[in-house]
Amino acid sequence: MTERPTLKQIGRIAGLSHVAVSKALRDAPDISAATKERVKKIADELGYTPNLAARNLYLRCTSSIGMVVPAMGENTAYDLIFNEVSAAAADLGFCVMLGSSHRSLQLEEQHCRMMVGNQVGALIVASCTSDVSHIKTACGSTPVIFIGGKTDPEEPYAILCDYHSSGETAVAHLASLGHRDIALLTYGPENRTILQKEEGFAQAMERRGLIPWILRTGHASNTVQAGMDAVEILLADGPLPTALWCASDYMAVGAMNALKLRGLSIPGDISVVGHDDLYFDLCPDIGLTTLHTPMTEIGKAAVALAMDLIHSKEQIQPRQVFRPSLVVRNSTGPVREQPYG
Amino acid sequence: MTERPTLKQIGRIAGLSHVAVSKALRDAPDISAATKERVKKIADELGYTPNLAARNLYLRCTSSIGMVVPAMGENTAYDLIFNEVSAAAADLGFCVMLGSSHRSLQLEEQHCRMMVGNQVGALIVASCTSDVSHIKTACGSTPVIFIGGKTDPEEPYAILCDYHSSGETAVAHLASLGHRDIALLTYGPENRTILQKEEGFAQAMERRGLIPWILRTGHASNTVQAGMDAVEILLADGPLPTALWCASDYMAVGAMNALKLRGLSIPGDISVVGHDDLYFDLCPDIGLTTLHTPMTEIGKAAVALAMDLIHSKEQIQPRQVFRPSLVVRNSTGPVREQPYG
DNA sequence: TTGAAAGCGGTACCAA
DNA sequence: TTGGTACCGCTTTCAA
Repeated sequence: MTERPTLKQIGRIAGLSHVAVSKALRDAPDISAATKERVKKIADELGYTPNLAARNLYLRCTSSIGMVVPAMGENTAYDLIFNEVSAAAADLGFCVMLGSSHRSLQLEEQHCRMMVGNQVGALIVASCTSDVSHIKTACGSTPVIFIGGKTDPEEPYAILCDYHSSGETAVAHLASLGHRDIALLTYGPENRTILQKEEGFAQAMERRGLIPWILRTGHASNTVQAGMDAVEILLADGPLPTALWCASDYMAVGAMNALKLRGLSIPGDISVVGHDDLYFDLCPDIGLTTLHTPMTEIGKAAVALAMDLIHSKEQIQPRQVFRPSLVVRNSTGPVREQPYG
Repeated sequence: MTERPTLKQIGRIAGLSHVAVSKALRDAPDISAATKERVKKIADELGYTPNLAARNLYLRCTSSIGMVVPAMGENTAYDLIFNEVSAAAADLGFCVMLGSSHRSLQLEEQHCRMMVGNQVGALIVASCTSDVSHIKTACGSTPVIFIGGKTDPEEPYAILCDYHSSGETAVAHLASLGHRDIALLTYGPENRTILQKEEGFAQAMERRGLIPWILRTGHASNTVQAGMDAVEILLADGPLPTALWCASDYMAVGAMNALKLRGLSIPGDISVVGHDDLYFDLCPDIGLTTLHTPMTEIGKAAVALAMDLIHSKEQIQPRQVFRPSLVVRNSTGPVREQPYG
């Protein structure tokens, strides 16, 4: 590492002790204005920055938090959450250490260990599994806030999303447009997020006396292809529903692609609702009606909770749950009189 | 911050000095095997992790690097680069501090300052401007490696991408398919990346005796909409070219959308080449032929350079330039005999 | 108004 | 084989 100026060096130049310099730079009341000015000028010229590692060591505090995610980008939305986390943390003078686990338990654990070693005050972790015992071991007494779809809602600290409510919201919107034949397209294998959506959907349908229609593709992940395949299966199976709710925007884009290739118009022939509100800018000619996941709020809440834990506040809200909200665009409309079949 | 076990605490339990404990945990040759085992067991039970801040302070070394980008996601591709940086750094036992500047010079500078204060050994910065004096001031003697489209190629340390070569590659591919009327669709305002693509394109065309045809939309950024608008302008202007090279995959997707809405087929009626190779999975029914930007290599190279700088190697390769490579998919084909008009 | 001493958690050096 | 001492850069306390 390259050498950086220290208090002692400034003191040597100013003819003062490093203590006096420290005080001067922090505007202590017991240093003369003249000295302060002189010291600050020298510090400026040398480009002095305090060594926070040393300060934190003495003060037994920290100025960084950690965040570990399966991957940035790649349809995960953690990039968007991170942007918020970064902003909120910077606002409080905190740096964020970030690690991509590449969906490996070992890397996940290694990142946690390294960050704890590097004195992060708290960790925000989106694990790639539900069993997070390896993470807890790695973090020891450093508090961990869990986010992401695999999170056990019973975790002591967690920022969650209520995908159960998404089902009710989506069905309510479509039902208000007169739809009764509504299918939910999801992907597998099952996980907490998908199950919540399916359950919320089924309950919302049944509450209205409608028959829940759920099609889960074998696709392991959230892709456009999964949406296209789901529609192909639907078409092969018989009469189409009049509306689709897709478990993700990616699937919705794929479903719309497939429907349009068959000459169906959206929302004229069939309505489509997505989930996440991530990528609607990719289909500006469509304008996907979708459920907006509040990434901004999630990021902010995670940082706020981290700060409460770091400062060991008395009143801590250890878990927070956000609900996706409906964003109506142009992919949903009134039910067509004569359904396709 | 919560309390974490220290060498001294372990020593108290083991009836040893903290010095002996330190040695035992690091397998020093002058500690008896029995003592080592005993100490390690206690450390394990307490969940001891060394305080790297303290170690680094004494050893005058570091175990983290910094990275500052305009934003994660949002079509920037920095998410993909970060994934590589994270992996390469973790491999060497380094943490990565990441900051989103949200395209603000002030935040950019603040992140650099905070990271330098937190003792990162080097910084990888994708600035949102070409004038990076504020960053250099903030970083002082900490080395900065610049990446991203705004980077001045004369920067002492930089990982660059040769977009000039992209023009030659794109034109060579299209010319080999018989295309002579080729238009480049770019967006503005002009920046180094765009200028390089335009220049490379123009030279490649002229070298083949073809007339360069460049359409730069007023759009400020890289969006699907920019591609759609560009095609509209083209259509309004008169006969279409037989092939399009788009400055980004997003624009290419937009251009293809607009062309298909007009009933044109790709590549039957018109060939389209993109740039970046980011999002082709969004159009699985098309398969965009594009120029692959080697994000993986860029991330790895940036970390490698950071390490060389941290360890002040004698032999340093201060600048590295990568060339995008052609990925042929299904959006390009032989020129159509009778061009549209 | 200034500075000497102590200590944060760790490691190197040298004496016991 | 073990531990005392000093020191990394910083801040707090207390004495000058």
